[in-house]
Amino acid sequence: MGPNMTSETNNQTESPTDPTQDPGYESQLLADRLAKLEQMRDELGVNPYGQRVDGLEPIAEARAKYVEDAEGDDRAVVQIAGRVMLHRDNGKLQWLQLRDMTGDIQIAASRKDVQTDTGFEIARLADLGDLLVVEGPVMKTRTGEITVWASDVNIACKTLALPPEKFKGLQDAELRYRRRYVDMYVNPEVCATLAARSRLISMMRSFMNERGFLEVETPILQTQAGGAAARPFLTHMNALDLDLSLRIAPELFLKRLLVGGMNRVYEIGRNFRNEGVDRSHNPEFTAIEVYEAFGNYLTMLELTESMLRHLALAMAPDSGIIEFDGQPLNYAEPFRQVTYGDLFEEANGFAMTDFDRVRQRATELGMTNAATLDDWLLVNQVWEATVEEQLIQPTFVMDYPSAISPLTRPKPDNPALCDRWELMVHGMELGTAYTELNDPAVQEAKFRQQLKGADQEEQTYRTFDEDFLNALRVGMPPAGGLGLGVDRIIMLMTGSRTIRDVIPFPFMRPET
RNA sequence: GAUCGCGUAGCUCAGUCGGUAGAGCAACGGACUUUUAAUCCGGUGGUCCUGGGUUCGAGUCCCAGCGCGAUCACCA
Repeated sequence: MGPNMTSETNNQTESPTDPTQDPGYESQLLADRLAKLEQMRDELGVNPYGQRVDGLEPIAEARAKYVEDAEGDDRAVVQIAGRVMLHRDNGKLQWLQLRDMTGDIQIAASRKDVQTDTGFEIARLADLGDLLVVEGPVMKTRTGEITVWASDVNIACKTLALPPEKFKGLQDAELRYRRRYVDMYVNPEVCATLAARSRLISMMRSFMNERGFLEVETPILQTQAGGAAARPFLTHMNALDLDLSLRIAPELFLKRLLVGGMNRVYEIGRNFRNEGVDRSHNPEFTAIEVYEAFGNYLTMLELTESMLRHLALAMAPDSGIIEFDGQPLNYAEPFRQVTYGDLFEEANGFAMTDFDRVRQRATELGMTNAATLDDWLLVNQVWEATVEEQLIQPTFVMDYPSAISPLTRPKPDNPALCDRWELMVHGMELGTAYTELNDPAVQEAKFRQQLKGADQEEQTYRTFDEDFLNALRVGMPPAGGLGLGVDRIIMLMTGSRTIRDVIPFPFMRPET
């Protein structure tokens, strides 16, 4: 096609990316593709945006249908659809490589062997990134490549975009996350990870359901966001002229369900926290919270360990060992259980209750608030600096200090500690579980204490949930409660080093 | 929010001491019926992130801003 045709095509186009509005190079490339699209319509009478196709099979299954040494009618005939990854125009013989989510396969379209009038021409005009439907027998070329020798080729959708570099693909991290739909087909491991996420979450649901837990959904729009210490996102309801928050945790509603008599509940859903973004934090993240009446933090421990082992054995059936960042993590062996205090002493050489030495150690570690901070908060700061990143294999850190666990029941024999654990894997906090507080008087005192300690800014998002206290006065059974970061579990199970890789559309600043 | 690094063609990347903007792939025209990142021939393609400054001259040096990444902080 010559320049005349190109300009004609331009004049017919009224899309927002109309090349006539911007005669740059990029729109020239777009114009070339639009011209090809019109050529399909005008010269071949083919709709470049396709139609319904029945009887398609995944490319991986089509490959599996290859029969060694089969000739002629003995060859399996398949019908597949996929995106064009490579195109080698050899004149009267067109070589294409098609990809779908299950894999790649080579296509050969020979002018002599394609049975339809338009099939060969469609193959000849194919651009990288087009979606094609191909039918034909599965055979092997003389170099041993499994190939569909096309009897028919149809266009399912013409691409107007320029595909990334065909060998190195899409590398730029920003572009990969902003144009995830390109990243997904160019880098097959992206789809594989997201598919694994889907399967893993499905397994978590089955696991919980089989244990007799009911899946529930509680409000995301809340008049006050409670259940965790975090800043919420604020929004507004016009109809009622009401300021609302997006939930930071479902905890207080799930406990209300315990009060009402649903003794085993869980929720898998999104929480929203108005905080920073890094490789293990997205502002909206998926968590699973579980409440079990007449359980405690130890029943939650057993449940958590069993569930993670179940998931790991699904990913690595032989060993239950999954590598993360170069280190094999073993989920098959019983997880280590060690107290918070023992870990502190192990790392620092003295007891965490020796507050003078804690303060001294904090100063050595260069903590600028070492002189003024509350004793237990300082203990926790030193703990996080000296212990946390050493916990590589799955480890339950038991018996947290009560002072840093505001919603937890203190241990009867040692009120400074409480029935709470945190699960650490590869230095990452995977979640926490409590023996839940069900004494309304103690809960009320803890709410007040939290408000008292909060500064001006924190005051605006710390909650005093009167209705929740009413619920506790009605009476909540003793219970174990659990919260786990689902995205982080998926990271560990799929070996993804950043949370963004396990979220289909991770948060990005808007493009300027 | 803080510090450091990065930002060059659609994509992947070079660009020396401050002296005319480069390659590969893609895209475009042509040849080819067993190719494997096909090959061969021909001709294209740039807001060097944005805005200032220094200079005879800035992709390059300086300042500010934007975006991304890493580390830290907050948090899970």
